[in-house]
Amino acid sequence: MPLAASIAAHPVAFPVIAQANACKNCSARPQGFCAAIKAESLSRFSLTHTSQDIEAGKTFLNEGDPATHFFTVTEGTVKLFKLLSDGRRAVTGFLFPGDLLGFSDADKYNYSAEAVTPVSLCRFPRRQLDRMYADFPGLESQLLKLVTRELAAAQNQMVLLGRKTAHERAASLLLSLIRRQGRSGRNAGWIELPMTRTDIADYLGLTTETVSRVFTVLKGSGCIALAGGKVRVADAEALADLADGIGGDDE
Amino acid sequence: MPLAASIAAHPVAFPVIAQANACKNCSARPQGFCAAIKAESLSRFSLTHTSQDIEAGKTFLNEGDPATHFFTVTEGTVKLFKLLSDGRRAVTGFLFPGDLLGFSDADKYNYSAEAVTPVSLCRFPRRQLDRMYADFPGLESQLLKLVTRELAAAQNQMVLLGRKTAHERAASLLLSLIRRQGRSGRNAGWIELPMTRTDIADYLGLTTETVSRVFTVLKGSGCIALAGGKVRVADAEALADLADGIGGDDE
DNA sequence: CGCACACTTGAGTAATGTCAAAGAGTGTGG
DNA sequence: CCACACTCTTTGACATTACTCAAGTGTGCG
Repeated sequence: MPLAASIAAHPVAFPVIAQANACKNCSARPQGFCAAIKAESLSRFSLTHTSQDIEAGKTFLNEGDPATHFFTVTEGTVKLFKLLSDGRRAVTGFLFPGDLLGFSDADKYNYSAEAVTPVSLCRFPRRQLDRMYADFPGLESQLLKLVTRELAAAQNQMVLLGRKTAHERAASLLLSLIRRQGRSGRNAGWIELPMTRTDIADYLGLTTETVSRVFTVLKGSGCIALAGGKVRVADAEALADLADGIGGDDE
Repeated sequence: MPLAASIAAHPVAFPVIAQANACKNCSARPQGFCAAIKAESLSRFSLTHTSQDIEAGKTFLNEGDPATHFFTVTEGTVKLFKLLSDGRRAVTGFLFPGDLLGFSDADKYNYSAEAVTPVSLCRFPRRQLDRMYADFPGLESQLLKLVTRELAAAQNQMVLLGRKTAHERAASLLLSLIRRQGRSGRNAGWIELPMTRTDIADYLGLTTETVSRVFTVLKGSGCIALAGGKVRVADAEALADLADGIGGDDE
């Protein structure tokens, strides 16, 4: 349960205090860049940001807009995307709790971001970044680590998009989702697949029809099972063989 | 002229002094992460690394090897690539003087690197990184900036690979090369194209044949001229229209 | 209950890949 | 200096993967 959401739902007399407890109980903290913050600094750190809830389907960050803030995801799934002028879309990543978002070198955002599910975010003003580095030792290093890791993931995705077949792409995505949701420890085998076929297609450089057909084949060969918004990977071995070098993940 | 090369060619009595001057005269310094080093710290900074010359065609860094060092390119062109188990190759980037190379979050390199032309590098031991952060303020920030910029470039490349046509991909690459070599101020209009069609194909997610055909078309329509290892962009306007949202560059 | 919307499935097409061969550029040794 | 060998590039003919267009089938929500 996102603490941020409960705060938003129950305004309190002393919001600063409420915020001061927010980080301490945040389930996403161990993953993200907040992991760099020592326990005794947590309440102080809580004051550096505000939390924010986004409803599913809402685009809350637009490519090209001034990059005034950056975010961490504390709850839900986010997709990042870029558009070509004729409307073609590329999804550059799916984000889950703990992931960083909107951190840019330039003064504009490099991508747009949309909530796939209801999402909770922590929102940091970029202007305070230098001060945060000074106030919280290890924060800049953690940021560097996360961005470097993201870059490595992006390079894996380039291999996927440039050289893998449709089947390999799908297998890679599924394995990547397992690995990432697995570390958050969900119920056995079944993992969430909150994004639409269109989102997946835009992420894998395919069409929805092709994604659907590939999933049907994987289902038929017993590699995976699909039900509702979930997938179960029945034969991870076979899937890994298909994916070659494991998934094009992000983060 | 790479100073590193001249040092290698002329061993001196006091190599430390020779190194101490190396950075001061380095033409790549303004671009790369060495740009963070103040003039008065330069000779001290020179001692943190060694220089190294690589002959064309040599793979000097292998994906999966222990990431003991990282590098900056001071002269020449490098390609980064990743392989699938059956030999399919994806080139994830071309590097030029000033670019960073081999910086990894994990303890292994994320890609292989090969010298496209004769290359000169500066080689930094990764173990000293924390000490370097302490000794040279601003270095970590510069690193973060560069990696963030690379990530943005990687995301552009994902759009290219996932959603652009062969013609658009080629146009994007050419524009990106212009922009990057332009800032180094070469002779008017003509830019170096040191990589082979195969390298380009592996970078654009195409085959050599397709790259060749696309170049022929672009030549025929008057957009570009090809001669020897060089290209001249005659109609940057038309090329930019084709590329949509400008190039899938790195860095 | 019925309208959206997402997903699946089918039939035909198009962009790009594959296979093959010829042309162009470059370096080597006679 | 030329002939040969090698690699890179271009071009052609054909094959194939994935896309496009088009129904049709769920599935959730008002």
